[in-house]
Amino acid sequence: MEFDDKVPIYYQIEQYINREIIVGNLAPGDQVPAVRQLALTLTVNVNTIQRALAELIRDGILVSERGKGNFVTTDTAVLAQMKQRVIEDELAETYDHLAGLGMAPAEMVAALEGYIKERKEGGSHD
Amino acid sequence: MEFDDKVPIYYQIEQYINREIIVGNLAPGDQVPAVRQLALTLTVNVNTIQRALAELIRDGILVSERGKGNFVTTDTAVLAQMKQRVIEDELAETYDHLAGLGMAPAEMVAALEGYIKERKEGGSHD
DNA sequence: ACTAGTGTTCTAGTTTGCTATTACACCGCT
DNA sequence: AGCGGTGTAATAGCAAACTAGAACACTAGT
Repeated sequence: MEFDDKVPIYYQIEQYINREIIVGNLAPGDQVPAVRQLALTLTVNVNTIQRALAELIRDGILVSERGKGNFVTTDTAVLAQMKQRVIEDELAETYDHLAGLGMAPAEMVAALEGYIKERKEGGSHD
Repeated sequence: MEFDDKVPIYYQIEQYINREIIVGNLAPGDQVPAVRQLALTLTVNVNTIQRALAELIRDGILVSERGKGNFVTTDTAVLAQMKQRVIEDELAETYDHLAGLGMAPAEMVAALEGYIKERKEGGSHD
């Protein structure tokens, strides 16, 4: 996995797990890959995995069972809330950044539409 | 100024200066506040300011004149390019994050519109 | 010359994120 | 009891980001 070296890896892993849950690659009750396995596939240290999971466990997204593994909570309310929070945070960040650039809300939407269009046509985006 | 402790301060200052230029608070040829002054107003060390400015100077956004100050370049082409890059980077980041959440382009636009609407009505957003 | 304002550089020290490695604790199966 | 899977914890070491503080270099005005 590729990491942005401007933000802590443990934080990016948190978001990664959240995404896997939201997209459905990890369903409620599913076991998360073992910490040592995650460390291998993400090519980071076990401690870093642990740190990321610790936050998710604290938030109730994951449930840890010693000797067995880490599992996605079956509390769908918590998961739904997480999903909403993740999306809203993303939109809020975009909004704030663009507003900081002096853009009006309508312009933001137009800019995003334009970007999507460009991206479809040009295709020359990384 | 408030900083996100998840990303390096010097990087956030870079973006801050870029924003000041884009919005027009800093016009081409304008002198940027003195490094010691910036350090005070942003409550950060001079070295950190220096590091942020160094990158902007390297990119040609700012021009440094020893003994006089740092100035916004008068090369409007460079500034225009910077503005475009900043905006595009922002949109690209949003796009990638939302795509990673399984969202289709049309949904992204809808989500942003929805967020803006919520924000206008509710008003209870930090 | 002096002074005040500016950018520049350097050293030392702290904190944080990450790695490597080891050890420990628990579960389930045989 | 033993073994192999799992999570958990602790130590030590490294590098990056930031701070504090001092010193240096240049410019402009007196």
